[in-house]
Amino acid sequence: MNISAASKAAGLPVKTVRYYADIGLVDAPSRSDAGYRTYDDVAVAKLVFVRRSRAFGFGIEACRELLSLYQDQDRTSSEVKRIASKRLVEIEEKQRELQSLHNELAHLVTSCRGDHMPDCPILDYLG
Amino acid sequence: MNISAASKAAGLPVKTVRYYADIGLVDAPSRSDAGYRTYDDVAVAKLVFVRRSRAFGFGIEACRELLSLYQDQDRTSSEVKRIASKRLVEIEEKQRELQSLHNELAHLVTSCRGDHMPDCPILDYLG
DNA sequence: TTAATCTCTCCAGTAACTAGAAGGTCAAGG
DNA sequence: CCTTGACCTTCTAGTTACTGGAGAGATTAA
Repeated sequence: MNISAASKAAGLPVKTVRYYADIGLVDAPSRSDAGYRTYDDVAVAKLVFVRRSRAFGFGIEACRELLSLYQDQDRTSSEVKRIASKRLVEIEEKQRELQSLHNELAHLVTSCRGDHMPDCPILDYLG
Repeated sequence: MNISAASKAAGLPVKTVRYYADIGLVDAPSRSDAGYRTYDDVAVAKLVFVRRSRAFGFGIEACRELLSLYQDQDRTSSEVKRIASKRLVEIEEKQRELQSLHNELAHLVTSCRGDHMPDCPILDYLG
């Protein structure tokens, strides 16, 4: 499999596939005589794993740990759970933050008449 | 006022105050004989305006527009409301995204026993 | 053969700062 | 007067996770 086939199979852009190997998140692929990267199903599976992890918002370093645990027969599920719980807390933190922003901004937007006059509670609040 | 006094008054790091002038978000401050930046209350008020706008998650370009409207006597509140509504939609989009992530991840975390065994539904899901 | 499509590497840019280095300035204390 | 420490300056580079593009080589189909 060349890189474009692997990228389609993994659901990631070609550039991203190269990038993940550049930073050592996944193994550097073997090369053809011409220097083309070649991928097998195992390599693609790891890329998919990373894509799904990233979709949960895990950072690259967390993906590195997760991928490492994934391939480690001697792992414990508590290690995985710790990483995932950490991410869950981050998500909850972000949710609270957004909720508070939403409340305030929605209130301001509602109270702004949005007409041709310059008076605006949004600007009043910011200034 | 030198930059550190202005930064305290505005509630922004010194580096950020310099940065905002560098990118032209706020006016370049006047300079003392020694080349020190000097700020007055008007300049600080604009910095505060930007800080509050940024706290709502408005990007630098949106802050630029808002600040410009703030200083424009001939503005209409509809212009302001349009920008704020756009941000509100972004926030709501992000909220939905986080909610969906949270649902999925919370479910996985709950179903993971988190013990010394390698079996883990989180890794099963990612792989 | 030729044109289209891959692929390669390397450099630069994104958002919004932040850190740090090297060096000039200012105010207070001795 | 001198020094010390806090402050200020500019400049470069790093952060996160990619993304875009240039220039050049490889492969494939017609």
